[in-house]
Amino acid sequence: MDKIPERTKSETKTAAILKGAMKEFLKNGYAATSMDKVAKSAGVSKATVYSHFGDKEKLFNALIQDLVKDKFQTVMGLEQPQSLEQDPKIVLSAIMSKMLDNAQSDRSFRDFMRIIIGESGRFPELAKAYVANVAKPTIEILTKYLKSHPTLKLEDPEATVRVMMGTMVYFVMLQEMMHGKDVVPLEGDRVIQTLTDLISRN
Amino acid sequence: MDKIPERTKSETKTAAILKGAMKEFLKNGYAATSMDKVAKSAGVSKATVYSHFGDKEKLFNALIQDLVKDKFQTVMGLEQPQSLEQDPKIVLSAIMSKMLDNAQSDRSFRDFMRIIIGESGRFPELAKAYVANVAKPTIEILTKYLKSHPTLKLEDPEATVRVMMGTMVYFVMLQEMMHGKDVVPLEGDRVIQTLTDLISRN
DNA sequence: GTCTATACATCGATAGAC
DNA sequence: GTCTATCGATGTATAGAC
Repeated sequence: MDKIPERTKSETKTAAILKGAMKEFLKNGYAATSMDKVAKSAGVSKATVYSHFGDKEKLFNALIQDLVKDKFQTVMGLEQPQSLEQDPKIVLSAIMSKMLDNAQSDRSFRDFMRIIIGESGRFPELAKAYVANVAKPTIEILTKYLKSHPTLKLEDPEATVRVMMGTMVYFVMLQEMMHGKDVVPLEGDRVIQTLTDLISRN
Repeated sequence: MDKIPERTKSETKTAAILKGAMKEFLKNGYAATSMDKVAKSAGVSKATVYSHFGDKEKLFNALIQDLVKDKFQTVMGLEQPQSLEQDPKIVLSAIMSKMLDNAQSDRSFRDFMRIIIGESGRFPELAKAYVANVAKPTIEILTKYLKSHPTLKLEDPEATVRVMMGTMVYFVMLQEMMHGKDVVPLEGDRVIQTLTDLISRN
């Protein structure tokens, strides 16, 4: 019996559809992406897309949940226990530099953030999934670090983490996503430096 | 001659169309909003919408530019010369509390931010208009205050303003727009307090 | 399971009467 | 200027052959 090849074949199509859906949804958004575009981009017929995912909304949900899972893996991969002996200035600015590099080099990451925010009104469950599986773990990892470090005596580590993340997210959003680079130029290093100094009190 | 009544009538229709367009575009986004919806919501025929604005893209551009102009007025209204004698802690936390209240009470403001970000890939000029006419003036007003205050000795006021705005924007975005209130609850006052302490160094 | 062909609704945009 | 009626294109979704 060739049940295994059949299943493998099917999973290959599923993956191809998700790949095509990712390309199109991230590029055009939900409403402007047609199932024809997805099918074409995936190299399958439209009927195959429907037989695998039911309808457009289910496909979109499946794709975003997939991407959220992917970002979760990325976040968890960064939880190498931060050395508590190192100067927090160095550790913090290294973390934020990495965040910045990622966001600036990965165009599909910015498209992903755009769609999560842009569709958060019509797809609240997807935004919640992002918060629960990406933002929350990131916040917790950073909070744990700020709390456990011996020389950092912060009054409110949880709130301080929001300051850190907000600063970085807003910077990327304004400069890169909203094309503010030319209108309100600013060096990312200055923001990181300022934030680090504020938190570790020079 | 009744030229004036005619023009008035025409301007009334234009305003009605923009009002209907605002309601529909903010609710559904660009692609999911049909010209039929706009016409119905405005109480006019579809042909009238086209005769006033040419096509869908021009209507969307006109509407967003209108809203940007409106937010610009709001920002400029807040430029009452901040007293330099008052404790910056009080001034800063008052400013941020006001920002927070606005964002939390005004639902259409959050819809506006959502659409600016969500469409910033396909309508970069609109995002740029927002940055130039809303974000930039806000940044400049706050920078001017931080620079001119006698007891605040900040190394980099421009970058510090980004920290402030990023913190507030990210907080509203995560808690309200992305429905994080239940998943990652946090009191807004704690964030404001923390930020104020960091900047004015307790 | 996957395809082609197609049903049926809705889209953006316009013609023509008034 | 504003309307009704309608065009052709395109949308989601499915039927039926293989």
